[in-house]
Amino acid sequence: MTTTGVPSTTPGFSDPDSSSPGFSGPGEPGQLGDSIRRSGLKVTAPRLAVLRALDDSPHTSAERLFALVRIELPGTSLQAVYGVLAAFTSAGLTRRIEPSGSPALYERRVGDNHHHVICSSCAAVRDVDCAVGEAPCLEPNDAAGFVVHAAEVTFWGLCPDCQAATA
Amino acid sequence: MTTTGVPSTTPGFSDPDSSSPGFSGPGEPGQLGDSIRRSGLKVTAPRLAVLRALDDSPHTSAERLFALVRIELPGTSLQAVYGVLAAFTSAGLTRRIEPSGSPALYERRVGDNHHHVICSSCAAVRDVDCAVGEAPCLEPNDAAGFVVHAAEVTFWGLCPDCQAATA
DNA sequence: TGAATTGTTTTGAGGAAATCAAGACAACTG
DNA sequence: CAGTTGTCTTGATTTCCTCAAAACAATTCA
Repeated sequence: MTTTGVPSTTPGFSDPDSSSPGFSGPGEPGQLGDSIRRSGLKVTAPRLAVLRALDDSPHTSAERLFALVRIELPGTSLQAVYGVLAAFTSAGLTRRIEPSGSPALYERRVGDNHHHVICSSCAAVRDVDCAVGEAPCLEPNDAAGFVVHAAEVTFWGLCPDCQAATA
Repeated sequence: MTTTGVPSTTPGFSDPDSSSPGFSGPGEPGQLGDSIRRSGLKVTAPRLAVLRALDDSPHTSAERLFALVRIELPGTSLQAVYGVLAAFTSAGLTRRIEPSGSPALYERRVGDNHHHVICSSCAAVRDVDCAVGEAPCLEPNDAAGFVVHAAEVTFWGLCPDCQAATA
């Protein structure tokens, strides 16, 4: 029951927490539980399930996470997933991105300034460590007097699969 | 799957014209009407009104454009505005951006690869001609095998007014 | 260990943004 | 000026997300 047979498209990133798949009750140790506790949040089954699903499938919508979570935790409500994600995101445990034309996606990779490349055809998402220099675009020539504190870069293109399908 | 929100690469950006405020009927000449006709679209009162409103207020939502249009054209429906914007955007006459936490915004400035800086506090939007080199970030080191054809950059910060209000 | 406290989840309603569909209507063509 | 084609109006619908109240569970403290 470690893996749920989820259509995973997991790229390189993963937490060095591979085991402890089941929820063994309150006081649950394990690295997932610890990271939740460390953020000042209570450890619950829905939260562990969402975090585990996000490890398997980064860049995933609330609705899809809901479907994944329900496989192992059928009683979970969609609103619970939204609640978990809101709590995680405001605690800095997850990051939320909102690509054009897509519902919000969530990822566990936080705290580094990475960006995303999205397939215009199939909406696949991959992480991109931004290229030029160290923080490209973070210093626009003329920001109209704004004090800039973040830059968000989204690349649009064709993923390898869709390139092959087109050719 | 649509490609909604992907930055348009359509050339043909026409300079804003401030004159010809009224709609004088079919066959309406004027620069606004011309640019609509040149895009292969019929010239109608709602379309002229939307285009004019976008000249006055760039980076504006459909709902707000609806309010603006209704001032001079009270019979116009919200769906008409959505229709006009969809037609304009797919014809390359306008560009649609979707900042996180905001409804879609539309602008007439198309065909150049410019970006945006948005105030985290008041949501004000300004154009930014991206800085480093000519097309920064357009060549990520490792795009996971994607063929990248567009890069979208959003800067987040504090606008001059909100800086003053904070100080 | 067991009750108190606090935070989380469930349940149900609701709202904002955008889309779809059918018929009425207006702009361009010849 | 009539025909053709595309646009607009009207109304319903979908998707994504939030709010609120009450049931409930995780942690804390006696």
